[in-house]
Amino acid sequence: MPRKTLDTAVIDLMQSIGVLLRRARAASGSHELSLTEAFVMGRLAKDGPATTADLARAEGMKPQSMGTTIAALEEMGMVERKPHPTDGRQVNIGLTAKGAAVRKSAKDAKQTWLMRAISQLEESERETLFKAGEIIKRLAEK
Amino acid sequence: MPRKTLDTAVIDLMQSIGVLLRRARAASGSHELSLTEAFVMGRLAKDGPATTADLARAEGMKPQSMGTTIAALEEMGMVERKPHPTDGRQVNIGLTAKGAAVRKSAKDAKQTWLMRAISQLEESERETLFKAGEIIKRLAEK
DNA sequence: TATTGTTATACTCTATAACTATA
DNA sequence: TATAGTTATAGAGTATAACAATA
Repeated sequence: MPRKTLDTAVIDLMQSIGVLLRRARAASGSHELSLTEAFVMGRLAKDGPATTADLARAEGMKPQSMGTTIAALEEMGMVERKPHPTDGRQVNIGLTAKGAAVRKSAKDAKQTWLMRAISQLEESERETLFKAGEIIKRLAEK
Repeated sequence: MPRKTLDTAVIDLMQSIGVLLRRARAASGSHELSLTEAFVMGRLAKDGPATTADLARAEGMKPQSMGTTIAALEEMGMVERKPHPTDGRQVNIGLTAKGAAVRKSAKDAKQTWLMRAISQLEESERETLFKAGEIIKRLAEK
């Protein structure tokens, strides 16, 4: 396959992703989690408590913006803040029981919408997306 | 590969994409095109003039939102509106000479940022992204 | 009655700037 | 002096609602 075609294809990929993200957002009602909120909860569930700065770095956001996200999740009762045992500046963010339950029950409409779409794919297509995810992750981290 | 792992992987993909989009946006200065604007110009360059409604449907947006995008591009001198020859309601959106030139010269910083990132990939990785693009496009169109 | 488009308004997400507190 | 966090403000992008014009 010629290189130029592939370059254009990746631009097309970004455009398709834009459409997909808009659809996913539209599918989630106002009472649901945003993509960033879902990410934060997923990370907390997987790796345990983290600081605002940690989460911001992981998601490529400014700490102030992540602070806003955390505040929204806290107001929903999904996460709680606990002071760091030794460093008085830091605050550990952790999932509440409710947050863990919501995370487990997969009530996130956005994930449900995605899961529904994904369930229609063939195994080989999922694997392609899996590989693409690793590539994009590497790109995003640079 | 187990199915559960792949499902999780696709969620990870979406998260990585979120980070990538934020980086791409941050890389483009305020004088540059947004992703949606770049998409619109790409489509106009490829398929010729289109109506606001056409473009909105293609991008999964509301016509009013696309109207705002078109207005921004028009103010930049990238596109121009021409009345439809027979249907008085419709307005054809087409690239101006300036718009076509900007499109050709690849001065879009976002594309440049992406191109720089993409250029570091191996050929097989580009091909994976190409395939993923087709899969995601299909998902987004459903 | 349905479709195209515009204008006005509001909401979501993230950024920048300025500040406090702790190391 | 550097790091963690908060609060206030602003901007981009898109949505909803209400409207006018045309089919």
